[in-house]
Amino acid sequence: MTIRVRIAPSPTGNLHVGTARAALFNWLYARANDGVFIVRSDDTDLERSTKEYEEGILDSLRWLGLDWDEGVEVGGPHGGYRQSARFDRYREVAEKLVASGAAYYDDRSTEELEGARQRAQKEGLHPGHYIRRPDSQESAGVIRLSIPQDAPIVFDDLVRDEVSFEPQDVDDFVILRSNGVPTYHLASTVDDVDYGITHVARGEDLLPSTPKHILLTRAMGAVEPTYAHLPLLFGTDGKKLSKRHDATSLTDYRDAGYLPDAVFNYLCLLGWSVDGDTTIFSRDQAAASFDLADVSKNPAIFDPEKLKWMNGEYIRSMDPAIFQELALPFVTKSLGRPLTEPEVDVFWEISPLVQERTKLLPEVGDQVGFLFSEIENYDSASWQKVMTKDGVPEILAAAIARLSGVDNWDAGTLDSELRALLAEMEIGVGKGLQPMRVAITGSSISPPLFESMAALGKDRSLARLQQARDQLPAT
RNA sequence: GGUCCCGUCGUCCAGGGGCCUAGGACGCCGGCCUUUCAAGCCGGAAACGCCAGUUCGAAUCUGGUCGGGACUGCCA
Repeated sequence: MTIRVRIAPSPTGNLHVGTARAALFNWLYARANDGVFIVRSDDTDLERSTKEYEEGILDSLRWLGLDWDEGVEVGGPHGGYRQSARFDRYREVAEKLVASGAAYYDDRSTEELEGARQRAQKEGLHPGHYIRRPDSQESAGVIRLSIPQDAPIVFDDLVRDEVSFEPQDVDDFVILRSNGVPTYHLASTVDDVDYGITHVARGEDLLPSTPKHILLTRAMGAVEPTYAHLPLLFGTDGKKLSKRHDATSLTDYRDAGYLPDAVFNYLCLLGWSVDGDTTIFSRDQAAASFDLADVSKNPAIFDPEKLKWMNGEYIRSMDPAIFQELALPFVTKSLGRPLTEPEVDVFWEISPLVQERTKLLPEVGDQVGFLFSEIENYDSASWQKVMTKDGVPEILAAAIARLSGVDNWDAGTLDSELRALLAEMEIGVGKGLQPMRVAITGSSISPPLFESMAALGKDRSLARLQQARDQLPAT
């Protein structure tokens, strides 16, 4: 039997990291088992769903490196894979269920139901008890599924093992609203049946809805899929990932300069691992050993620090040419203008050194900014720490004098010239070079000095040494 | 309140009766390297929630307890 799995985002916002991880696990499971991965759009909420969100979500999925065999935009044997186009089908199912006696119309008011609920609670009855088939029935109102009370609902969850619910704890839930619009439970279940979904891997928040979905599926005369309820993702505060405190959408991470490979790798680690030792791995490696049954049961806290570290790992192991291509837009952004042709060459020259010390792409702009714009303000902490020391004016003046005569303006020559100079002056290399670094780059933290000067060029380097010298008191 | 789920370093993951004086990763601390910052290398602190029980032996099995979470809509 071919494994068929799906991810069914609602296009009411950007792709949430929790949904992204669920998508990733489904994709992995399909790829690990030569299965079919389906993307469908759960857009039953006509008010909040938009085409833009749908496109954004699909873009995010593709950005993550996921591809789908059937679904929205790629098509397949089941049409467009959008729930909004299938309302007739859902209504048809709901009415069939009424005809077969598995479901019923209910036109009681919410107040009426609320009163029943409170009375039931007072009597210590199970919450599910308060909503049951009324005696008199009109073909109006909502349609509810009637929960058979004869046996517990038991299922083998791939990650939770055996889970069971008592029927009296499940209420007769609404499947079709009074306005004819299906609820999530109906639409999702009908789609899973119609599309031949074999495994449903989704967030643990849906575990309490699972008995409803199973009963609905059985009422339709079908066999329920195998379920796998994934542990939830929390923010660093130990609470559910919230838009208020955390970056929750994948686009946030893309814009912040994270690499899709790193995000993919990191998300895999939240609830799963290749083995006890491997931390960095590719999509293929993950797909080769992935199994839903190996997913952990406990919720995971999303740790941005570790993601950042991992992003640095991926940046460092990246082909330098690709790094430049990816980093360039961030340089442009931080500079506020595009680089000129010669400037791009300069960037090329320095970029391997920047690559080693970058964790997030936008940092590149800060690191190379000194090459493309003049220094107007020195980093104040750096100036304070380095430039106010005794002997700094002399060091700068001596460096200017010495370097004026240098013709081969490359890192190697600068290295030997400046070391020789500092030796003559009997000044430590560390102490002597730092003032020049601040003069050249504006900060005590920068790419390597000699390479930076080489990239800047002789005239501009000397001018900057002079500029800094001029801001220091004369001696 | 009710139903259900979960409980190994601060965090993620490994370990599923003896191989555990509990392993790896991030972070943290210290050192080396070094022109700064990173990176790299070396080292360190750091956890089986608690109580019983089963057993020759429990992080691993059972019960209880405590803690955390999800759900409890004509949202999805």
